[in-house]
Amino acid sequence: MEGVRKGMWTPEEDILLRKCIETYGQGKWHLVPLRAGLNRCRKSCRLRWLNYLKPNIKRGQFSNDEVDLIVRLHKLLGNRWSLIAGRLPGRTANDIKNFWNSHIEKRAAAEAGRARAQKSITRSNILRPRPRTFSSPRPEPGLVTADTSQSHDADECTRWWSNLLEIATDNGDGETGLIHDACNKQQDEGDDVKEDFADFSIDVDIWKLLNFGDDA
DNA sequence: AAAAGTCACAACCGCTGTACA
DNA sequence: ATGTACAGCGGTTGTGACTTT
Repeated sequence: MEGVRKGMWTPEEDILLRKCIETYGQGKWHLVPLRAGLNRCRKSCRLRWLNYLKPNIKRGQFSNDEVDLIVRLHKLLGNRWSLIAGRLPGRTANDIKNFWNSHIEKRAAAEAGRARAQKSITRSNILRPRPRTFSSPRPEPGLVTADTSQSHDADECTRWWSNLLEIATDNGDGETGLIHDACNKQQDEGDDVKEDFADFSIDVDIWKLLNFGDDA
């Protein structure tokens, strides 16, 4: 489209977009500018809805628990902001990404600097995200449907999670794995991590993997 | 009071994966 | 098998508010 509007959204545009989504529902983003009568590209509309207009979006400061969870999930998943956001109800991937870039990254860098002074980094203590190489269809953690007919995919997904947890657990310096950290911490606080992760819809028994099942 | 610097957030861009013809 | 359209994601940039000098 020639000459689509860019920049900040006006309240009028927000109203038009909201009305359009209320009428037609989410999806078919390429039709949204036309339906809403907005001179915006579909990406802009989608982003505006997902990051700002969507109901139940939580705004304001991140709580300590949320920060803690973000740090742990980032260690586990890397910059997979949408996956991390999926574990934080009401928070958007963009919010988390911005928060990470402006707060946590700096803190992490400072801490890393201190840590570097204490011990050297070796190949074995670097936690790297694994490349996403799955057989088709890809069993994306957190997004895979609970279709038990796909036993092959389930196996592969299980292996994927096992790998991930292995990495996260064994960081080479004898520290407890972060998942166990999370469990222990939350159990101490009488909280229920399990509920936190309850909407993981994957076909592996993640609770077994995480040792929640047998009250580790 | 004003300029400069910093921060937080919103939005854009480019890329990848998927579905379908 | 290939090309195209679309959705979605992460990296990056822009902008306004706030703070410091």
